Amino acid sequence: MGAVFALVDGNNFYVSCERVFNPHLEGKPVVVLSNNDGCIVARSQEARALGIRMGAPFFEAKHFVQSHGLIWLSSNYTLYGDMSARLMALLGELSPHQEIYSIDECFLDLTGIRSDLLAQAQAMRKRIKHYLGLPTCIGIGSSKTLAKLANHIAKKHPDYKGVFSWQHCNRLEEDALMSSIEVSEVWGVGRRLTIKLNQLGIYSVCDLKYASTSLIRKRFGVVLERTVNELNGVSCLDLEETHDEHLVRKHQIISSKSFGKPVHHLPELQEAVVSYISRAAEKLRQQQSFCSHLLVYIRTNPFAQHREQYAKSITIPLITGKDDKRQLAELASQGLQKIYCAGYAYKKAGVMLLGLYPAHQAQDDLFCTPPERTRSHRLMQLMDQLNHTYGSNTLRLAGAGLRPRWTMRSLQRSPNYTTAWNELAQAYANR
DNA sequence: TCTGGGGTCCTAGGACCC
DNA sequence: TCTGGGGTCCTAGGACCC
Repeated sequence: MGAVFALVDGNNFYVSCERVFNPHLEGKPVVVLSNNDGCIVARSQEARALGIRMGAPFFEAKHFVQSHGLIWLSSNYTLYGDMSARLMALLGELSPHQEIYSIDECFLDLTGIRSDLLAQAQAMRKRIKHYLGLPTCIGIGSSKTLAKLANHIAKKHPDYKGVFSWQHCNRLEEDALMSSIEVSEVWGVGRRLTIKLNQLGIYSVCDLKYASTSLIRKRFGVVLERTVNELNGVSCLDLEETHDEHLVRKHQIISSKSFGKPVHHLPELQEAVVSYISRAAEKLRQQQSFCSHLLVYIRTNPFAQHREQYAKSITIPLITGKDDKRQLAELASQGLQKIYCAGYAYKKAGVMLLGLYPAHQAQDDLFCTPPERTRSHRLMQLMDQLNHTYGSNTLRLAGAGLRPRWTMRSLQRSPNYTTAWNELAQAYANR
């Protein structure tokens, strides 16, 4: 018996999370914005119907607030993250093998489950709606790529009531359905590949499914070749299981943000970089890693084409791996001084921690005495603990600034209904 | 006025090794 | 005239994902 995968995801996830605690948002056009209230990152069905594009800058859609009662919200990742954890815990009950693919999506390995999968999937959707108030869709297929595509079909065609499985199609039905879907909908086929595939006469999912694998490999490499195989039901991508969130080690950690207002001077940029590196170092310790390289970058606003642009980055190798935010902040600050150029209006800065490896494999500096290391470790642990208990930034590096004016805009953020007792009551006020 | 943040994988090419 | 074969590691850049 071949493999069976399911892909489950939340419909308009961010908007749905907001609606759970604020029923007034139901039935209305709602969008959730990215950091700085810049771009549209989630749209309700009603907002889509207005023709609002995913990823579009908000100012392009702002007129709908007046004309169509469009409601906009700043993103509240604390809320979405917590709702996501609850969603994933429920879904984990469907199968012991689960890959959490993004904040609102997971793959499940259903291989070998004998009972009626469609019925089980429907029951799970109801359970999630009942327990969490979140609408979901489920796609089932014999490869991850097919499960993804099935999910897309479940979303587009209400007749399927939120669940679609390729297992209930014969080959003719399958091909007919695939012919009706554009190749760009396939997982792993983005904008550039779509253009190149179209030039070869490949327009629909079905065209890609029957394309020659050797040609695809020669022209596009092994990644797309795998996709073609997966469309043919040959599973090439395994589940990447994620039992314990803390054991999933990232290969790089990024912390970057656009500024609410342009920043001109070095001291302010330094505050930003120190605060970003602090955040990155926290993530680094959370996954019990050290980093061997550190990258700092700054840039002006690329959309302000009429102004002269400047963007520069610097990579700093660390002689010994580090996870102490004081040392990292010092190095990042020095790096920043090297790339800073006066006279520009900076819009964004960021740091990346690279060359990550498990902390227990760290090598000591010949000149660093063990007590120093222990002290550093204990201090960092204490800071992390305090910030966890009393809220992030309770104890922070002075270099991050006391009252920075560059912080991002977030004018319409909803309360943290599920993670802060003092904000919970607002859910009742909304009723 | 106003355009996000955080990741992954693969490939090509250069430096270096025996 | 004419200069091997096989390998590793690292980095930059490009493509994709949500």
